[in-house]
Amino acid sequence: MHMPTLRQLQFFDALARTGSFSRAAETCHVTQPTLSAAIKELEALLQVQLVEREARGASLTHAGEEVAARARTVLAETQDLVAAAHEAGKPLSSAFRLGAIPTVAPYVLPKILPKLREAYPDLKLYLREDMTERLLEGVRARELDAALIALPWDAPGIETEPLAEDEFLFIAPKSHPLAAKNGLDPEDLAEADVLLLEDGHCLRDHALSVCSLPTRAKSTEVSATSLQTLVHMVAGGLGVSLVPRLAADAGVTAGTDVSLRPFTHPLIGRTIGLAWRAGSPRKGEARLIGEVVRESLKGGLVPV
Amino acid sequence: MHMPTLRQLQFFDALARTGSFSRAAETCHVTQPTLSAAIKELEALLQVQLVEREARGASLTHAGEEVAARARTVLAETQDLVAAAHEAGKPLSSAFRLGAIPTVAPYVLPKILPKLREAYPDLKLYLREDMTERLLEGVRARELDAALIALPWDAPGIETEPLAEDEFLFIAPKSHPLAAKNGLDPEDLAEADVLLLEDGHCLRDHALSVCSLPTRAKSTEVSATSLQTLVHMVAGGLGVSLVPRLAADAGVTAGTDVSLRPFTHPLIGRTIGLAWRAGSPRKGEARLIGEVVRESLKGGLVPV
DNA sequence: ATGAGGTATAGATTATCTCTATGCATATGC
DNA sequence: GCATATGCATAGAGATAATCTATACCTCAT
Repeated sequence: MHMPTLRQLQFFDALARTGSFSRAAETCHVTQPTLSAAIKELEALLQVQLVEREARGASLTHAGEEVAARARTVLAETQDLVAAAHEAGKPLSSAFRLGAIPTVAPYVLPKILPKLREAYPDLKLYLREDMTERLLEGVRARELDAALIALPWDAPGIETEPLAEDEFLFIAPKSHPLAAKNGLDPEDLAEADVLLLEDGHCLRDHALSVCSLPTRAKSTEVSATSLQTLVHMVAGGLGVSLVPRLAADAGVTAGTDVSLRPFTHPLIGRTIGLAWRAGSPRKGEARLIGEVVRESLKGGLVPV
Repeated sequence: MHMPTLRQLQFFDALARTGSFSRAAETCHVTQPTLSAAIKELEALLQVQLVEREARGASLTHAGEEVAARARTVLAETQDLVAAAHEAGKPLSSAFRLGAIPTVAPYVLPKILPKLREAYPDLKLYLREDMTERLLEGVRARELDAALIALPWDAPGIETEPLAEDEFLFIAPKSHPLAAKNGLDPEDLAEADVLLLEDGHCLRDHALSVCSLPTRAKSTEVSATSLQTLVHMVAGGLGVSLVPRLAADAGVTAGTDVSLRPFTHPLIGRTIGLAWRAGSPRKGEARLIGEVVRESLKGGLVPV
């Protein structure tokens, strides 16, 4: 059976995206006649007209749309093949794009980067800090190879692996009544002024669920943009809050005069985990990175 | 990003299947050095060793297995792309492989073939008669583009469309008591000697469910290999049976001296439908064929 | 040892891909 | 209304890469 060339499909994909022979040729780094000829040949091979040549550029026919969509998946899967081969050959020896949520990134990345550098000297790690939803969008869109997030997080087409339990600690001004109370319980928070992170941070939702309150009930007026800010606000006497042990151990309260105390029991907190696209060719490499993270967090956090 | 060639993937797929450079070269209709060079280049591109060159042929490395699997899906989807383009351009203008179950094929195909020939003169229709399960296996394996079966039939990865309701008629020797009974009801069959088709025919299961009896309870000693045989057995006085209207209208009882009567109510029967692989590029063409079948059956059967 | 089966290498040939240069059609500006 | 700009097609030359034949090399079996 006669088959098109991947090159032809690449050209046609570019043509479909740009809607112009010349611009498509540019993005493919070939001249316009080259691309024109290739498309013509593709049409001859498929025995269908794929594009309408118009005065100003080109538009796809119905068949063209169909072929363009299929071409995209073929190209994507070929890239996956290359990535998978590379992973199988020598894992973590090229570019890897890792995302992390803001309440994890500053406290985990400094720990793992040296270890990764040592274990995988050829690894070029690109980092992106963003909130869970946007990270997972990136993962799905193949812009990220994996993401450090808080589990559980249900998302179709995403696979996850838990790495460590991250306990929530209570934080309050030294003068606050709860700072001295014996046997600290989550229910004690019901009465207090609980400060939260901005909307979109999953830690905000976790904190709210700990307080057993609806999402918008608490302190909507003030919310912090980062854990560091949150600590400063607590230190300034604006209220109390929760801080994950991960951040506390990393010294997020250093230099401030706040009381930091664990809850008695049960252990309340979140699960730090790694997420990747289901069927990703770099799943194995993601797990390797997860292993390094797990190892790095072993000191303070409870591994899973 | 650098990509392999589809040709290279084809070569590698052949190598993976045959386990030999020379035999792979043969199946690809190139010489062995050509294929060897292509594989070498592919390995260089992916920066992984894909095959272990052994004294007697070659075996895949772990990376090779991974790449081979992915190469197969890429190649399959590229073929789908070609088929889809072809369908979009001029539907039913090349080879189409249609399956049909034995209790449908002889009565439907003669009706639709002339119509198809007229409507789609370029169509080259390849036919295969087999039982449902094997047909659907073929559909899944891309050996068949569609299959005429009796619905409902649950199968993962298969999509179906109902075409017509095919009522069951009662058939008995003229002398049989039930041949003259007023108001024929399925329950009347409980007392009778019901003849069935061989195991594997879905019509056998349908008939049994009409009789409201467990699969093996009835006449296990004798079973017919075809509807024609079944009719002859009934004519010979071996028992009674059910015949779909489709076959009756086509004259399956012609030349035999049997009584053929409808049941009073409710209408009992089966649904004739078309099945194709989910995501098949030829889904549209399958539907076109389904339309012809529906049209052809309009006379006697109840269209859906 | 020697031959058979199977893969790698070398060099020549051929096919193809890509480029530059140019022509043609259609819309835009003066 | 004519000139001009934009965008695609075509032609021919040159560079590249694919494929072939011929042959060397290796391993196993007899």
